[in-house]
Amino acid sequence: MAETREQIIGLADELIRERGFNAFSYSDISEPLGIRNSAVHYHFPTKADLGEAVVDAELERVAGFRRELGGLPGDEQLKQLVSVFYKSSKLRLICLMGSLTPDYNTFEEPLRGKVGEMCKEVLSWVTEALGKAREEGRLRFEGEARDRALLVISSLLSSLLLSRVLGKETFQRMLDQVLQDLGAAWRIKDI
Amino acid sequence: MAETREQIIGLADELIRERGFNAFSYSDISEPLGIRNSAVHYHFPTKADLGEAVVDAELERVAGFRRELGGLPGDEQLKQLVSVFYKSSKLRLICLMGSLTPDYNTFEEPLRGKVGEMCKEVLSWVTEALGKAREEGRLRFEGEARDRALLVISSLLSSLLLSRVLGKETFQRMLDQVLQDLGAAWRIKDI
DNA sequence: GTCTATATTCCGATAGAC
DNA sequence: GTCTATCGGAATATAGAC
Repeated sequence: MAETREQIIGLADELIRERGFNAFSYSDISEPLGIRNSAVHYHFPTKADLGEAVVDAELERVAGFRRELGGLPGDEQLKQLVSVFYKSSKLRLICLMGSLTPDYNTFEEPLRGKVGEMCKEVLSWVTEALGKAREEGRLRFEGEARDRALLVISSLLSSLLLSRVLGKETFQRMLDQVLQDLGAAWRIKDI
Repeated sequence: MAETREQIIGLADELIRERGFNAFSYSDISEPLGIRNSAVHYHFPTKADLGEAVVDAELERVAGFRRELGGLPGDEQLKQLVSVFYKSSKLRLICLMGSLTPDYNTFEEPLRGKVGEMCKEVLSWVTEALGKAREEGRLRFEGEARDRALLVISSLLSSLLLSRVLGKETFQRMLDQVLQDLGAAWRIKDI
């Protein structure tokens, strides 16, 4: 099936976010899908190839969000992004940035470059959304939009990591504080 | 040597923060130290035992900081903590929280518990320092000190992760913004 | 595209001598 | 405490049949 390829990518994405890139194996992919090790290698000759495909899929998702949501007020765009992370927190999955950047030094090109692209693309989106929201008077913050975006992304990324250890409620406590600081009109409960 | 044990712990700490717990091997430890695989196993029968020892050492370092710095103003305690992270950023090493929480699901007890202790201990310290600093009128922020501490830790942790991908200067940009938000009297350049 | 079968390498871990 | 030697297993990856 051509669909097998997509199933592999989806499962790899989940495994990376549950246990980390270096902690899952080809059998973690093949067994649940009822196929063999070698069938996975047919689609993705090396593990790095599979990693690249997972990151590419994320890049496409982000591009899709920007296309779909670009017309919304900046804080509404942020709301959608926070919503994605909120769902992850409930599943106890971390995000690809939080999973792949710690392992960055174990990767080679071109996977490293792909991880960099992904982070820059998310940063670009959040920077744009925050800048727009401030212009619209819907959010308020000091400093450059890019620096604020780094801190917002930081909170989203870390809240998933810390929620694992400190408890699920950590996500809401952290994000509600961020939203209060930004003067947002909504909170996690409104998502 | 009784010193060998400490050298192993120190090297393991560095490897965990450079490449991640699941990406280093016993030979990464034994070769640089000029000993054999089995000598490492003598000191730490399993890899999880070694992980626990690394986290225990970190717990002692944090306890030491709290003992030594407890009398200082809250923002001065924060300055010392930020200084530790600043040095890591220059070495392109992440922190143990940023390295071990993504791998948390691959650990078993008692390593999981140790990682939890470590995060809670850091959180307790930062909460105390921020609360004290606000009472002293040396920092200002909204909300509970614990929630603010979560965001400060988040910024420190994430800045090391993102610096790898976006460049070393990311640390300074993020932390200076955090310090401005807190109304701190100092910046990264003052460290 | 998926299979069987296997090559290769590496890893964590242990036994027993010194 | 460290060594030599080795075990058992798992991991990534490939060759060739179907």
